[in-house]
Formats: sequence, C-alpha cells, structure tokens
Amino acid sequence: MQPDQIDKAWRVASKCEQCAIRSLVLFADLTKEDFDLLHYPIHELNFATGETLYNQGDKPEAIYTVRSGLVKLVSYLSDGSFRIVRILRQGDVVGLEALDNKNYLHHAVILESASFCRLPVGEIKELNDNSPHLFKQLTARWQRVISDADTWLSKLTSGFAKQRVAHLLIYLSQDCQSTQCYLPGREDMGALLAITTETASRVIAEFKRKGFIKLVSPHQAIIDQEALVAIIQGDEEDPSAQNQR
Amino acid sequence: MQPDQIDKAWRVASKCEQCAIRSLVLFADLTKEDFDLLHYPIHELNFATGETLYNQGDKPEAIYTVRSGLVKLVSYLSDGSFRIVRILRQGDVVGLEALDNKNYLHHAVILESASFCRLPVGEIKELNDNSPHLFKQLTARWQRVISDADTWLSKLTSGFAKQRVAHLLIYLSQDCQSTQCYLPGREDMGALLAITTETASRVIAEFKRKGFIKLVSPHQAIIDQEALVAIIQGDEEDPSAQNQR
DNA sequence: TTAACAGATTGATAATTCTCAATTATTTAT
DNA sequence: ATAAATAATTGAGAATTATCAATCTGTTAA
Repeated sequence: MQPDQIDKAWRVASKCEQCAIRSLVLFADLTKEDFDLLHYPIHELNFATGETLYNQGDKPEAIYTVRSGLVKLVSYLSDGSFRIVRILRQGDVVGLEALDNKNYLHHAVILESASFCRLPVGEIKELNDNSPHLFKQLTARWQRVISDADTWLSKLTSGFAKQRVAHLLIYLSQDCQSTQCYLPGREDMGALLAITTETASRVIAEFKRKGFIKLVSPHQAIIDQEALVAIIQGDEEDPSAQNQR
Repeated sequence: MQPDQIDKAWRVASKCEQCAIRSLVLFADLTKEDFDLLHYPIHELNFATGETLYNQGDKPEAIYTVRSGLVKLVSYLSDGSFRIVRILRQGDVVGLEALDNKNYLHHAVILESASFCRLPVGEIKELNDNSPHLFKQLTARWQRVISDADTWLSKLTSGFAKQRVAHLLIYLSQDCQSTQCYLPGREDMGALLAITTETASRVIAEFKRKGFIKLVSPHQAIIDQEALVAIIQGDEEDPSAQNQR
C-alpha cells in the first residue's frame, strides 16, 4: 500500500511538527516547546499483514500511534478460543495500558499492512508531567476506546448473526471513504461477533448472493449501506414475513 | 444499608483528607496543597435502588465516585431494547466521559442503594491543570474501565447461556467479601449477557435447584465458586456426557 | 503445471435459545 | 389483609445457531 513496503523498516521520522496526520494523533495539541522536551526523535515502523506488534503479557516500553493500516487486539480465553476485542485504525493508539504500568493486555496483530509511530512510555510520561497539552488528547483517546467498547458490546454482540455482521460491516466502513471497507476473514469475524466461523461464512455468502456486498479484493468489499441498515432493523426481503422485531 | 437512609440527602463532606475510603478513590494521591486548590467542599449524595443518577444525553456537570452501592450503565438501542454495558461499585467513577466534554453516554441507574461523592467537572479539570497528582489515578481508572470492558466482551458475551451466567456471578462476587454477591433481576441479567429474560431465569432456577447458588435475600446470593468454574469449563454433572468443548 | 494447503462455502443434524403463553411467587398499594 | 401489579418460573414449539463433515476455490510451493 505504501511506497515503501519494507517490513519493520525503522525510519527516523521527519519532525512530528510536520506530520501529515498530526491533527489526528496523540501529539495534536503539542507546541514547539513541548516537542523540545522530547529526548529522542520519534521513529516510524512498518509491519506487514499477519505480523505481531506485541504479545499479551509482554512488558511494554512503548505505545504506538496508527498512521495507516488496521490492527486487531486479540484476547485468548482459558479454553483456547479467542476473541477480538478491538480493531484499531488511523489515529488510534495501540497499547494505552502501558501508561498504567500494565503489561500488554492483548496480542496486537496486523490485519492490513500498517505504519506506526513508536512512542516510548518514558517520553510520554515525562511530556505529560511537564506540559498540560498531552492530557486532553489522552483523555480523548481513552474516551474513544471506551465508547467504542460500548458500541461493540451493545451492537456487535446481540441480535441475530445477520444483524451482527451488518453492524460490523457498517462499523468498518465508517472510517474508510465512501462505502468500501475491510472484510475480515470468516474466523476473525466469528471471533469479533461471538459466532462460529461457519455462521459468519453463511451470512457473508448470503450477503454476496443478494448483492449487499461486492468483493473488490479478498479482504476489501463495497457494501450496500441501506440494505445492511434494513437487516439491522429486522426487515427481511421475504414478502410473506411480517416485520416483527 | 447505611445508617442514614435519607435519599438524595446532600451532606457536606467532612474533609476529603479524612475520607475512610480515600485510598480507593480518584483523590487517592492528592496532597494537602492539592486539596487547597478546590474551591468548594465535595458533597456526598445518596440514592435509593431504582433511582436514576443521570440520563443518556444529559449535559454533564459532574462525575461521581461510588462510595458504596452498585450502579448500572444502560444503553438503549434503536429497536427499543437495552443493554447494560457496565456495572460500577466502590471506588469506581461514574460519568468519566464528562471530562472529554461529552454528554453522558448512558443512563446511570442505581441497583443497590448507593452513596456518591459529587466531583464538579470544572474542579477536576482545574485540579488536573495545576497539579500532576490526579493524572495517575485518572489513568488507572480509564484503564480499569477498558480492561473491564474487555473482560465483559471476551467472557460475558460468548459461550452458552449457562457459562455466561456463571461468569457473571463470579465477576459480581469479586468485590464482595467471600462468596456472596449481588444477584441481578432476570431482565437485567439478560441485558448484561445478551440473552433473553426467560433464558436467564431458567439458568438461575437450575443453579438454585442444583445448589450452586443460595439466596440470602431477593438480590443477594451465596455462590458455589467451584461449581460455577466447572460450568465455565464445560464440565457437566451428567456422567454419560463426554467432556467436550 | 500440478500438488498441497488454507480459507470459504455448503449440507445435514443436533443442540441451544427464542418466542409466546400460562402459571406461580413476590411485592406494593389500598 | 386483600387486591393489584410486578417479577420469576416453566412449558411447548419454532427459529436460530453450532457441530461435524464434505466440497469447492484460490494461492503457494515445488
């Protein structure tokens, strides 16, 4: 996706102050003086699909701002199954728990080749101790995580499988321009929605047959937002059915 | 529960510095100088079961520290159904989103008569601007919300209804001393676990018959932790069944 | 190109949960 | 205390989803 596809290529970032997506990131509100408080330049880091940014339980030394790409946070249960508890995209921060001196709580795995800014925990803490400007953005980010988690809980884990999938696709299309969105593998979809791989597959296959989604590449689809909203509201195309629910 | 059961009785708090549960609350790390920055005394506020602390969309002027009791955060969906997205207890902060200038995101309803400290948003922000001591606790609290939400997502919304109920009971017993815990009404239980009221009732009724839980009052139960853990792990008491899953 | 492989799809059946309805506590109000 | 209202339980059948197994599809490796 990016011109430089060199995995894990460390690259000294040009000044944060000139960052193209600065308004979206944690450092949005920092002043020139704030940046002078940083001891080291911020590095940019690239990962390819399928690679792991960190593992659950790892001792954290940094948090990461997503510049581009998509990351999933995976939590394994005692029975060996796993759930995906969050999907992170441009502007999101990965590994926030590090600021609370916790080990990483999840596995962070790249879904779509991604580029990060690596922010050492020590630098963040020191910056926050010596300037009030970071706090507002940190607050906003924590808030976003929580409100996303609430959405997740209230929308993605209740209702029929069809409705959950529809909710997920709409959720995923929200950051992408227009109606295109990342289409997770069926196993991931199951882990996101608490349904089985087979059920996820059946629903997606049906959506494809009905033209609600069209693949443009294996993991990228164009969605018919209206049709999906109708699914969420319980409208079925079957004319004999009364619109219950 | 408390000696003074006067609902909504405002009471000027004795100094925060002498608060009996200070180590648990947001102000845990504040110094004498920090407290001097407060313009008004912090008020204590009591609510009875079933009362509403605030509604979704309300313009927030304060956040609340739970001194005692239990609160549910309720989110209504477009179809009229509702989900409970969080349960808050001693030491938790209700309405954190107010610090991000957001309107309240949920309805906050008292489950067990509760006592709060009311912390005006302006005071909190000013305190945080003028002292570094609040940040650590705020961080910890945001972190707790997020990690609770993750638990919720990964444990309380997947698996069979029986397993979800078992997880919930264990979750609820974690703060109470020993093995006693709050037992939600069946409708609330459904809204917590994404199952129907009837399913919740059947599971609880079965647990009661089998002696896994014993009621000590309508909403208070003693639980057999071991038996519940066995349920979570998929062990059934039926000897003819192979332990699958 | 072909074989091997992983992911996606589909089918058939079993298990679970939902839905709708009725009944039985339990609590509240009079 | 009695009636009315609310919450909990239970039953029966329908709907949904899980499970297990097989097939199909597209990709990678040789």
